[in-house]
Amino acid sequence: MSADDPITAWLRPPPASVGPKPEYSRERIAAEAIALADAQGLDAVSIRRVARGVGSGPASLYRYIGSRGELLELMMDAVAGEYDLGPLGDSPAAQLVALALQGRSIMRRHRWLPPLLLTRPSMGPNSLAYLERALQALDGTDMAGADKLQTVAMLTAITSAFVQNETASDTLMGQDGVPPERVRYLSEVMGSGRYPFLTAAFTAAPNQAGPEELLGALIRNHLSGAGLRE
Amino acid sequence: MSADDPITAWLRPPPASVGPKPEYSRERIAAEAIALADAQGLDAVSIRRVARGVGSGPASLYRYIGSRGELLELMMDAVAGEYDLGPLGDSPAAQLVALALQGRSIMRRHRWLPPLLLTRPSMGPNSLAYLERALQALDGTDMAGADKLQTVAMLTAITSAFVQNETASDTLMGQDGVPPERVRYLSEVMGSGRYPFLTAAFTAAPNQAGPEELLGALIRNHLSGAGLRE
DNA sequence: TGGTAATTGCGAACAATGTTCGCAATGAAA
DNA sequence: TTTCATTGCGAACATTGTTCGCAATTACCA
Repeated sequence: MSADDPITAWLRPPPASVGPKPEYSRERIAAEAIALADAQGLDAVSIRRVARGVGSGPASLYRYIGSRGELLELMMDAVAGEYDLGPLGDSPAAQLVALALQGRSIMRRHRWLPPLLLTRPSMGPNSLAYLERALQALDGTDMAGADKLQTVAMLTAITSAFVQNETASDTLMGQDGVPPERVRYLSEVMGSGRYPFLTAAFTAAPNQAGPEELLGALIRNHLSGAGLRE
Repeated sequence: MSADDPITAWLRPPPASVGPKPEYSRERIAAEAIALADAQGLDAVSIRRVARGVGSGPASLYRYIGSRGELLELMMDAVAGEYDLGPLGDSPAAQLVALALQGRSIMRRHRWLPPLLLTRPSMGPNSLAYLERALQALDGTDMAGADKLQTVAMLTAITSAFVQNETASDTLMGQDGVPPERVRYLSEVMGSGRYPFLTAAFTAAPNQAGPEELLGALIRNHLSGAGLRE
């Protein structure tokens, strides 16, 4: 019953044959929600605002979705369709790295995506296609089935967390030159002398490598530990 | 200004010297919020319910916290205090694995924690102590400062994601014997024949190793890729 | 052709949320 | 004793997700 469970969005009955033709569509609604989230963040995705965007009344949306959570599922799956799942490279590791890099740019296009991916499963058709493709990359390796699933899950988790850190430090310094309270707090913490290792780590030279190389190295590290090299 | 930013909770002015003595405390409020979340999930942590729990009016809480987001920060930092940061082992890797295993049991005690950790930074005193301890474990290695931070961040991200998967599959089959819609959907997907690799991975024998061994292996994998062995 | 029944769009309403405002009561400092 | 920052909080506001009931629509069937 609980309509906020993941998955319920993909179990809707086939389009009815009697009654008035639907004026809107799940695709249209999801697109509007995505546009809203891209521009103003996830919190801007309220039923009423989405409805205004598609030109309907708020209650009408519930003919297409069962709950707000279901709408978020639709959004996730829609952007999962932005993957290019064609040939990706030779070794399994190279293929998975390529997928992760694609994931990074999708997540940077849609900054609301990492928190969602880290928080709820995505099981729509596009997400399943991505998952299938990633598992295909692991075909032929001697990894056990359960480990493959684990590995792919960690792949997206690592990528999401990485992008989240990345965009967080992009925003660390406010867009105006004024340092926000976060910076004030951090320097107070580091000045206290109570956290020498933290202070040292923060004071050290920032990483030279670009973000793509960094993420690639992270993924390769993870995979090499699991027995995969390129 | 935005009072929902992380960190603002730790920049409050020192206790005033004039005026009536506070009847409540941030600790008391956080404890009540944690009890609520442990019992009924994060959504149960509403200002009004917490206030009822501590025996105050809803508006009174705003003398202690700036926003609901700040309350969540207090909760996160309070449970970060459950770490035992004493001697943990010899090699850096062994120490970090020990920390991750502690993290796992904390997260299992507080199922609302992983989504929060994956979503917002935690920078209170207890969280900083944990971070400092993890960085200390990496002292002496030839890892660059920025990489150390990255590594520790990934450590908690991996642990959180792992626990989230773990408790999700615990709950996969509903507590009653009736398979929920999720299961129906999954078998429909696998029966469709459109996802052979996915089906194979799911059909394969589940992992033999216990969750602690599994998480330990994940962490060791990650670290060994970064140049650390035990 | 006319009627039946399912389905759509949606105005109105409900319960719950986070948060702000203003005021009476408190109590340390002057 | 006066001052005044600070506390607790009732009341209110805006906004949220969601449900209900009804009129309009349209395919199917007698």
